[in-house]
Amino acid sequence: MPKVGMEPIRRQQLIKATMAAIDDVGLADATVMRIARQAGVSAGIISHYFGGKDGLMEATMRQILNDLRASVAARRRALSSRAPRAHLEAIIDGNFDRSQVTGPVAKTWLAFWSSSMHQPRLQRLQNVNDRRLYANLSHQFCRLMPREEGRDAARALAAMIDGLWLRGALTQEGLDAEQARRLARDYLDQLLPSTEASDSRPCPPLHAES
Amino acid sequence: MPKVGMEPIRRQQLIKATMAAIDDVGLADATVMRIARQAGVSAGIISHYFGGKDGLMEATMRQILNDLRASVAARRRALSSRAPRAHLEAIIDGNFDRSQVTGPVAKTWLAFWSSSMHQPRLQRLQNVNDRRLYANLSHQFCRLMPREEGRDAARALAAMIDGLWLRGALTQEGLDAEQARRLARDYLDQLLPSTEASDSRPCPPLHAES
DNA sequence: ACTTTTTTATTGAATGTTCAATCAATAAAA
DNA sequence: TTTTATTGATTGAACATTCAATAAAAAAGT
Repeated sequence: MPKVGMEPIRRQQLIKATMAAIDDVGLADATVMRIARQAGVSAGIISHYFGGKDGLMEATMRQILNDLRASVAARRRALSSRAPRAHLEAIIDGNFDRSQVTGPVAKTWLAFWSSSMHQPRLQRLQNVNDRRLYANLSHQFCRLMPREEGRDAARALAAMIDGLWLRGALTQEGLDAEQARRLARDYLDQLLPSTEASDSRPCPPLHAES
Repeated sequence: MPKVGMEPIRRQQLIKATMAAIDDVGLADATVMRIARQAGVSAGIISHYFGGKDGLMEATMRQILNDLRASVAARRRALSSRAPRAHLEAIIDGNFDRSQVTGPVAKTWLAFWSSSMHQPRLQRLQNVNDRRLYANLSHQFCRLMPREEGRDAARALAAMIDGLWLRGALTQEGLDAEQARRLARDYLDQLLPSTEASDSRPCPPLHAES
């Protein structure tokens, strides 16, 4: 079977199989043999392409976080408005994007969050992602309110987004993306001064940077 | 050394040691030998008192959830007001109680949350706790607003509380309980109709049950 | 008061299992 | 014929659990 150029195909297969295995039996029981069987290949291939189990886990987490980042970035790029509210809504929607919310991804995300507390390489990835979410939110909020108030708003909205993920990952039915998005948007409505229009028409840019 | 009545003492020692071990090296590397060494006893004693590692893990999770429940219940019992806002504040404060927020407890809580997705006995404990938090919040909110609105408020506040825990568990410095409580209370202020006094003086009982 | 017996608590080496990683062998494609 | 891709049996380490042995304390007997 060996054709040339299998590496990217196998890597993708194995990353996907890793998420499926973690979704099925949890990180603790996601052995290399189970992952390999899920992907339809032999166990040895994992060390060949990822240098070992750790490498595969890191690659899997990296993919989830990259997908999340891309999902948010795409929605922000598509905005016709520079209004802070529009950006904040794009960040919320990106975080509850379809591709991010399927059962396997949500459970894998939580499993990695938990184990990143004691694995330096995973912790680094997690921190980069956390700080980006907070920084993005904080920057937009601070355009609309005093700095300290904006930071608190960012902390609170970040907590709510992660909390909705967390609670969604626990339920068997998986996260209700529609409901989560609605709850986060309602919260945003409460946070923002009501002086701004909330529909989707392009708004004139604001420059209220404190 | 053997005196009579060691069982409750050893059980407590081992549960505490389990949290310390999970705090140190994570659930995956919290072996029975490490936990036993941390507690200053031998490995065999764990099977003797808990029937095995699983039994110890379940007992540890049960203790964390019981402490949390007791912390909320105590604050609600101490209330002189029957006002929904007072109860909601008590629930928030109880969730960010000192005893719940120390590093070992927060990390252990998250580790169990993650592994409860695939261990039926832990999942049961988790569900009981989740439903209680939601039911308590929902009941109080529904006294102040229409039913569907109250349920959404409960879902959102529950997500924020868990999200603040989640983010607090990740940081090395541990959860900033003061800040978390403040953010959750600010959110509560935004959710509640401003017709009600927000200070701590006893308020006349409300009967706005929808 | 003092010995003996019974009960309770604890140890730690031995056991068997599970797992990740390795690598020589194999086979398809180039 | 050489290169690239893959296999799967083997190896060694780590682990939870077990259990016979030990020892302190308590109880019973003298």
